[in-house]
Amino acid sequence: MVGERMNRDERNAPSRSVLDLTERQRSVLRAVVEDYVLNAVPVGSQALVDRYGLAVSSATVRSAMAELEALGLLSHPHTSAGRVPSDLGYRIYVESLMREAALDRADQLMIRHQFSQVQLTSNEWLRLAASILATSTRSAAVVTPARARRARFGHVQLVELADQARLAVLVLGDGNVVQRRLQRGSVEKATAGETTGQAELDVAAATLNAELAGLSAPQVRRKLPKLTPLAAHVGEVLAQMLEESDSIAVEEVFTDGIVNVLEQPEFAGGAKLRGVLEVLQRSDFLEQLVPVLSRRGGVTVIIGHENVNDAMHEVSLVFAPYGTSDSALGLLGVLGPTRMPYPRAIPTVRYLSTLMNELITNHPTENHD
Amino acid sequence: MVGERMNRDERNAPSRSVLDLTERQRSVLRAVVEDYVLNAVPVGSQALVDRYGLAVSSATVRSAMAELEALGLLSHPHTSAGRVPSDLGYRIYVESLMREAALDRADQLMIRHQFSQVQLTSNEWLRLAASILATSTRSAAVVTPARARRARFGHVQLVELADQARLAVLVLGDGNVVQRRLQRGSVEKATAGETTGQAELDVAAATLNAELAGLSAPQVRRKLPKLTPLAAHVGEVLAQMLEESDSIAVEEVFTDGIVNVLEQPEFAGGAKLRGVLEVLQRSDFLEQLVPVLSRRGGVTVIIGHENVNDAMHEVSLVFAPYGTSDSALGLLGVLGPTRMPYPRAIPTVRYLSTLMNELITNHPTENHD
DNA sequence: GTTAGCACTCTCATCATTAGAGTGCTAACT
DNA sequence: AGTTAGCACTCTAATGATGAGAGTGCTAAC
Repeated sequence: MVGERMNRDERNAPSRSVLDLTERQRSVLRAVVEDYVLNAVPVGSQALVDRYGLAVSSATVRSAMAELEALGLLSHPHTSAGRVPSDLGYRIYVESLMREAALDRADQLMIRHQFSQVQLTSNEWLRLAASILATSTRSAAVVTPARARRARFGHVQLVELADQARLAVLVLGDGNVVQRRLQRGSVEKATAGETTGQAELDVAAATLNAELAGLSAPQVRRKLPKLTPLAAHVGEVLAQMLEESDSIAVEEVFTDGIVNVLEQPEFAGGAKLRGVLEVLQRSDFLEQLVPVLSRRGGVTVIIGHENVNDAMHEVSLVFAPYGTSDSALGLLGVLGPTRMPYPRAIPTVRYLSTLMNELITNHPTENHD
Repeated sequence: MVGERMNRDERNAPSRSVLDLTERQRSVLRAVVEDYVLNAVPVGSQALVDRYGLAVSSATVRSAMAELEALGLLSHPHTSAGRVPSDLGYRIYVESLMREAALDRADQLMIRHQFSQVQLTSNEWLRLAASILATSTRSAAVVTPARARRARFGHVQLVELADQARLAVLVLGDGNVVQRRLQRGSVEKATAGETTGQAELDVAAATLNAELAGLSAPQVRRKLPKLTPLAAHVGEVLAQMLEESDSIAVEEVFTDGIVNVLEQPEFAGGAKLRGVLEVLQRSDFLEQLVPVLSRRGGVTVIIGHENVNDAMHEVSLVFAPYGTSDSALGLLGVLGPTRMPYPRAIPTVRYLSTLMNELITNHPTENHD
């Protein structure tokens, strides 16, 4: 009776008791997590004693497990099954049990080497980063381009194409490039029907480059009335492009290794992942993550139900921002089952984030040609 | 005995006999394919009579099925199971049995409407096309950008970024834009250490634009010796960029709806799809498809083992080229199990290919703002 | 505090059995 | 000659019984 009451008390305030686990509880929890991550099978007391050098008997481990379960760190699929870590269990593990090592020197070199073999375009970098993350952690990887939080005008070029269409190519202050076709006829409409060829476009571009350098979308808008009709018309389009660049465009997010997750037993069939992928691709999910990650800095781990988004309750995210917070900011990380190899994923994400940092600020990659 | 011998003869020359199926055989094959596509369950003679208005008994259907099996159009998972179409069976179905309708007027309008709501950037178009294909056919969709088979120089712009890095933005003859960072220090090396600012870059760009307009990569290379060191250095990079644009870059291929395929019973678990996705993403698979598709024109269907690539033996492709063959050429289509809703997929792919054609040549999309 | 011992619970693999779906063949029918 | 009913036969898939094994929780002894 008394024992029962105590259990209940502990359950009501788990976060308190969790801080002062006994050394035994700590090593049992660690072993359970690591074994379950490896084998995806609920782990029992005997197996634990066998596989990890716990110098105690299975009965002792059992009682420790029972305590951990009362604390909400482990759970029980059914009476005669082994234990499985709860989200909170993983959290404790990540927070204070995991032996996290920096990435092997060899791994680091291998990754750097791969980057050195690739062309100096940021898209290639992103794709490669996603690919490396995915294969190295056996999870799904997500990498967004580094974008300034507030896009600024850099340089514009207006080109007349063969078929009378016009193209505006806008280089942003952070070096990213966006393009947009100008609607057929709209230019003529803006200039009251005057013919506009490449010459006129060049003049307009020169004006815009002189007037708008370094400005953000609203500032560009304020300048427009002072310009010629043609320049003003194009300027409006440019302002729109700047605005759109302030948010992450879905079509520029690189993902890789989704199959890795699909092959995990907990996602067999694929139906469970559908919601996850939809959230990832269609919504502003990643965008909401940017401020959170950049505020915290370094690697952020979000485990199962810790994620506010319902669809993400059965997966964990290990993400980090990259880029300088005052100019360009991007996101990279991995997504996998809560049963994720955190000690591998975290250093990998961390290393790749610092590497991408290097690449976008100074790009010391050698080009062998 | 005689009957047995006849069967064997027919088996040796199936492609011959296949052309003159009896009307009964034709409608049985059609019904088997359509039922199997719908239910993913081997279909028996009785079920066929029940569900489709065949004015004959199940015994008659059985004998027709046996004939079709002898011809290699149907197969038998085991003795007491129903029939399943073979790759060849699907081929006959697609070739001459399927009642293929053009896309509903309503569907067409719906699709057009979606395109009209999207910004005038080709990336958005591609993403949208993939999304529409995927949801409308419940298969995986693949869309590549339209690229000239032989990229030509259009217009170059050289920009000095804040952090001393330089960016080359190259507009191709077909209106596509590619960019590349210039390696730090390489410019200085090329000009023997002279300082080069935006002014020098502008001069070089003007030279290049004047000298290289309309040229292909090898032609550009031939011009280089006549240029200043700076322009020649940049020109070499531009030539490389032109060469790379001649092939489809993996990072620009848009896919969507992979989950659709994963939810199909034949791919439960995801392991089977791994090879397929790898082929799709890492190799030059799509690129090899371009000439094939553009030669044939219109929609091409590749069913199971018809695909030369081993990994693709359990899937079907329904693809079409788009773009004008002499300027820019792209690819779009769907990938799914051989048990694919061809009568839906084919018109959808066809319609989207003509629509993308329209969009890239003249882009009549209205912009509501 | 730790452990051996033990009763108990639950899963999972195995096996036999059975119902049912579907076939192929033959003989009768039109 | 083509079609059909009838029927024996085959194979799958579902069902249920059984037993081994894994794992637990508890208790009493160390």
